[in-house]
Amino acid sequence: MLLGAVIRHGEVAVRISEVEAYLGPLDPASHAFRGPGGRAAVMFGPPGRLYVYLSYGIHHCLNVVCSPDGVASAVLLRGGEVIAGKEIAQQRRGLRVPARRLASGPGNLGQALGAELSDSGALLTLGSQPLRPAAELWSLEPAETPTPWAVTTRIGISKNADAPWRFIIPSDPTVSGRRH
DNA sequence: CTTACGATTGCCT
DNA sequence: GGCAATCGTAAGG
Repeated sequence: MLLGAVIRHGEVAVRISEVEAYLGPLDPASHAFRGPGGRAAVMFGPPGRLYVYLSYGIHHCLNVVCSPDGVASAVLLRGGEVIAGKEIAQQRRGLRVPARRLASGPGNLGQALGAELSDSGALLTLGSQPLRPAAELWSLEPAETPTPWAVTTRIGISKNADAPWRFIIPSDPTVSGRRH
């Protein structure tokens, strides 16, 4: 369960409020649909790694690879709340952006965390980080307590659009888009 | 080699 | 609600 978990890159940390699952050759909406030869090769690899892709030539979107080695799947991080490194995130996103929008939406979340294409394939350290985290270090800390959640269909895709594979924390103001 | 297309966002009307 | 921005991929010739 990624909802409520905290992803950290250097000094910036985000508590995840919205995710979407993408599978492999069975899911036409997935980048892994066409096999392990393309940009989504990391989705076929071992779990606990980042898959980063460039969306519309502008936005760096973050996924967590979740399936065993050899099986393709990843979870797109679509939104969350910046809980550490707010000044850095604010600087990256622009000073006019309200706090709750700093990491709301997949492109915004990637920008707040300073994700780049070269981060694709990076290993996510499990658990909390040392006091002074290395700028290039990624980590993922599971939620401490269970979180109320809801399911919806995915957003922004045309293929396999009916699959109910989007998961949100309904009460969280950092969820992007519709809440049903 | 050339062309078309997004797992999006923010600004414009 | 409409649409431009912008570039790595993937598909086509």
